[in-house]
Amino acid sequence: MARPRNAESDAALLAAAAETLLDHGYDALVFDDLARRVGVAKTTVYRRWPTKNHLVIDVVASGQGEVPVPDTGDVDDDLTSVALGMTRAIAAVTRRLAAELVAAAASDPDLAVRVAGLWSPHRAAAVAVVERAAARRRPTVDLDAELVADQLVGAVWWRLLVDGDGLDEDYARRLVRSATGSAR
Amino acid sequence: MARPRNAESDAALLAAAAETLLDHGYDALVFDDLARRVGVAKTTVYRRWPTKNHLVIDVVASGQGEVPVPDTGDVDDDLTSVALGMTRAIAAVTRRLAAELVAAAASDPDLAVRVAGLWSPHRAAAVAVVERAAARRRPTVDLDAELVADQLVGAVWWRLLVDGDGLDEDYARRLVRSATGSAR
Amino acid sequence: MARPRNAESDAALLAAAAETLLDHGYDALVFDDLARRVGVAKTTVYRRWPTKNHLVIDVVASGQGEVPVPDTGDVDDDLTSVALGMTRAIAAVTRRLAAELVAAAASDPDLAVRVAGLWSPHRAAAVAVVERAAARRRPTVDLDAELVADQLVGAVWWRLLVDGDGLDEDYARRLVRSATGSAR
Amino acid sequence: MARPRNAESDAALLAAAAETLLDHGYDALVFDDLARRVGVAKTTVYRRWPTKNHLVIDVVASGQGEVPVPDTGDVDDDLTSVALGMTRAIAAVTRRLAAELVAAAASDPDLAVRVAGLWSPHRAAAVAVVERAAARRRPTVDLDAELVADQLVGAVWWRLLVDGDGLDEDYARRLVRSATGSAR
DNA sequence: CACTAATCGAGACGGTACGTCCGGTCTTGCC
DNA sequence: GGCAAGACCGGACGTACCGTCTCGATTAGTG
Repeated sequence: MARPRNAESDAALLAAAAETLLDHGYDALVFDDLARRVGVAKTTVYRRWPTKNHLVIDVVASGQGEVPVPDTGDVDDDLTSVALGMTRAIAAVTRRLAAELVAAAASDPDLAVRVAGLWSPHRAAAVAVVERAAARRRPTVDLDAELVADQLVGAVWWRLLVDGDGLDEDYARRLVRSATGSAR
Repeated sequence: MARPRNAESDAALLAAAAETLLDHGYDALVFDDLARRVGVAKTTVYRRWPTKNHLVIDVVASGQGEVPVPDTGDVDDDLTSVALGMTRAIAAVTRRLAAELVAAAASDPDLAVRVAGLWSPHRAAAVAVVERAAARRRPTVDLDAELVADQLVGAVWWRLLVDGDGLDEDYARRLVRSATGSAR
Repeated sequence: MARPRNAESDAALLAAAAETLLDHGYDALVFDDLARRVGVAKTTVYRRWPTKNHLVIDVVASGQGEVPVPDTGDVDDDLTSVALGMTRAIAAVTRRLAAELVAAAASDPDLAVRVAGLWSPHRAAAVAVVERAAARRRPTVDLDAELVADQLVGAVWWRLLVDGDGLDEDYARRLVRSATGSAR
Repeated sequence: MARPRNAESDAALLAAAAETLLDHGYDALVFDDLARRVGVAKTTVYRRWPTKNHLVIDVVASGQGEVPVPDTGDVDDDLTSVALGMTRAIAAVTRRLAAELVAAAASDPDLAVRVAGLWSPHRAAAVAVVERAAARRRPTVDLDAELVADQLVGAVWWRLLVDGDGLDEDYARRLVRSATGSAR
């Protein structure tokens, strides 16, 4: 009955927003500029995303693929994969942006849910890996999957965002060995 | 040789900023208001802190005490203390503010240093605890202190800021046990 | 096609500006106050007049009526009218403001045009009076209208703004007699 | 008894102020910059000139020589000299600055006196020329010196500052002839 | 030779206007 | 109803100037 929204605008806006966001950060994304650059009215943007944060989330989410649950048969290898996957995911989004999202989430419950949905899959993958291992080997390995997952993703997050130290494959592997107790 | 800055203004501004910041959050802190409330010219505020973030950091830093390195003789107890201490430190500053600081740090190297100085002491305490234990018991426990510390503070940070789940004493204890391998 | 500017705001702003300007002078006209008084956002004011001077010019121009070309049949009487009319026009705008406009014009060609348009009509009236007289009486009076006009308006301007001495009807009359040579 | 002021500072400040003033105008003259450029404390400047306007006046005055009263024996020639001298005096100071001074004078009586002292000598010279002529030729020429002077300097001022048209020797001569009635 | 009083450099300070920037809402007229 | 265009509100931001002030360090001349 009514005129449908222009789907091309959606795509173009997302693309343009992504570019600005990743290259120049949260503050550099300005609805007014965005609209002008895409050749669209500001109202058209606001009709789709009621708030800057909503747009940002969409951008970020659309850039994140599924988080796979690796299964090589070796728990340590799988967890290392998860850690490195998360590292890549953050890198894809920029250290700055990842932090900005968490900050924004802290004052907007609506956003919090969506931001959590962005990073929790990585933790979920870690949990899945550990639980699957536990399920396979009858003799329980006695690892609390939730705790191990927290330690893993927490350490990754910390090094990337709080400390600022990087995180390479070697560190990831050692981290996993320490967390699972394989080292002992 | 020149007229010295008014130290009272420093204190009054910091105090007023702290109050606003913790009670009403980052956005509520407005230089203009702050100056008026303290009875000082806006320029006087800008002379001390070129940016809101600089002021916020100062406020936060001045509100953080030393991070103690507990020593009960029991590594797990000590690490649990560290975790809970960090939790309190973040709470004292507000979840939102802690996240905002990390975000701001991501785009300002100058700030990054100061923000790191805010949280790294907790990690350092964890490292110290583990290393001390290793030094005492000759039969090496074979724990990589750095890794354990990362897992610990990382998990705390994650639960408080990324996940948004809380963190109580019970969780902290279980986390430590998992990280040090005491569970096994 | 887009939302039109609110014409009422234009009028209200001009009126309020005029009041402030004439009662309290150039410096007292502050965009922020003006906006607040009219109940309009500051941006709305800046959208209309990019600069204080632009606004002032508009105010002044809107307060200046047509400059009539008097025609009593007597050249001296007519010129005296022109001189007194100009005096009133300056008084209506304040000595200070008139001078400030000329000063501002000296560094902004855009403004210069508009300021010139404010005062030149008086000179034009003088020119018209003299030329009309010349056209009527065949026996040429041999007065250069342009020169006479310059002398007239120049003298008026000088006494009002540079010297600061006033200018009454008697002086105006004597001035005209001297300029037209009626005295001789 | 007390330490005397440094005379070199006076000179250096005046020179530097003059340069800025003539090249970039009234607003470009900033005490803070001036002091830094000359290598002097701001207080040193304020000790000499309590206000920006006071300094400006000094600069302008120091750049103006005596206004001579020409005496070639021919009134018209002499008056033309006066007009051209005034033109040069204004040019030496910049059209903008001359206007700005008059504007500033309009809101500061103290300044008004000094600004008047800047330009009135030209008018005085014109008066002197005419009166001297009247005194010489017994058969009174019947010119009101004051009026003639007003017409002359007024016209010059008008063309230079209000109209913006220039003023060359030819115009000056014609102006004088018209004002003295020599044309008739 | 000490004392006194003004000068000087440096820069903090109060006060205030400026013009800009953004987020988000609203209005108008066309499709 | 979607859309382009852009006006509008509200409010923070950081900068700029003016003129005053407070330090501590120099200078003269005076007693």
